[in-house]
Amino acid sequence: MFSKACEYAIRALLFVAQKSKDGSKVGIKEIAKGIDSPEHFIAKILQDLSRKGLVLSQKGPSGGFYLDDSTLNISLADVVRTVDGDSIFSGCALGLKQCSETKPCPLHHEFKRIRDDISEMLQTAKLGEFNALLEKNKLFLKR
Amino acid sequence: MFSKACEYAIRALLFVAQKSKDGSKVGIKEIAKGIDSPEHFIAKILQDLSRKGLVLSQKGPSGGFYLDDSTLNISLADVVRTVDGDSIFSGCALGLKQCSETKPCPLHHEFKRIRDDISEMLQTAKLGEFNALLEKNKLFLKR
DNA sequence: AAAGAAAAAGACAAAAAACTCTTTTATTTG
DNA sequence: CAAATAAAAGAGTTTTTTGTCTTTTTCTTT
Ligand code: FES
Ligand code: FES
Repeated sequence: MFSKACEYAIRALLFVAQKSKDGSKVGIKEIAKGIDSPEHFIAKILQDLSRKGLVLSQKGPSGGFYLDDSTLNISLADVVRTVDGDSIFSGCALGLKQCSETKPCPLHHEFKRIRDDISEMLQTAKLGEFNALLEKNKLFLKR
Repeated sequence: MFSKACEYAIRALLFVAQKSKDGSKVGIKEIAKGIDSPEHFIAKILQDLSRKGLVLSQKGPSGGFYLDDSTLNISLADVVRTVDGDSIFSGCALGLKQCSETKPCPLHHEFKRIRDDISEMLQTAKLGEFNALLEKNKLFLKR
């Protein structure tokens, strides 16, 4: 469904979101532990997301990654699009070069609905909205 | 969503299904052209599917791949499971080692519905059921 | 200003996926 | 039987994805 990089990205940002609640910043090592991902790999991914403005960062002592009110409102759809491109939002289920109504693949009509459901799920979900449930251990980012 | 191998597999089997309607067999080259896929790659994939009984084959002149009444009734779910395993049917959207109700990831509750929709779509779709629409050019397997 | 901390950058390495090429084996047909 | 045909098998290659390691830059704190 998503690439590994994208899965890590989402989990990392949700982790950062949670920790950012009280304005504090999180280091790479803590993030990697918190979401059970390879440290250097998630570092790369976050560098990318940082360059593209989906997460904020600060170097030096007491630095780290964090989100502000604006970035806490970013949708998972934005994250997915940034990391994986928009194939999941508009690509053909059977790999035709381009999904189209006029030359549909055998799964097109059924798949369209599913794809739209995925889009809506991702568009609706915002980085900041899971903090409470994560805090209460009703939701998990690893294992 | 699916691996390239799996996309090709589905398209190839639907192509073979269509051509098998009147009991004839299709060679690899015709299949590759018919679904616009790398010839040797789809050959490998079909060898696999053949070994596992999802498609029938015959060597020698006038040989090729074909489906009989029994295999025409195989579901796309079977094909996907054979090629890609069952991660799409039961895996976690965010890559947790195991999707579970008791330790759900943030997307779990929404994603479960989507995953089930996908399962149903694939379980319902049988290899033989698209022949008529493919014949009439209402459905396509390439471009 | 100096030291230390932490992200950024860059260069590799390993593994998996996608794709290619060659040889072998089985089957049909003349 | 001989020749031709077509899948099966096996052994690569290339590309992409995933993951690691080292160095550099920037910032904070003392
Ligand atoms: S053409 Fe395949 S999903 Fe639309
Ligand atoms: S735990 Fe992630 S989808 Fe079920």
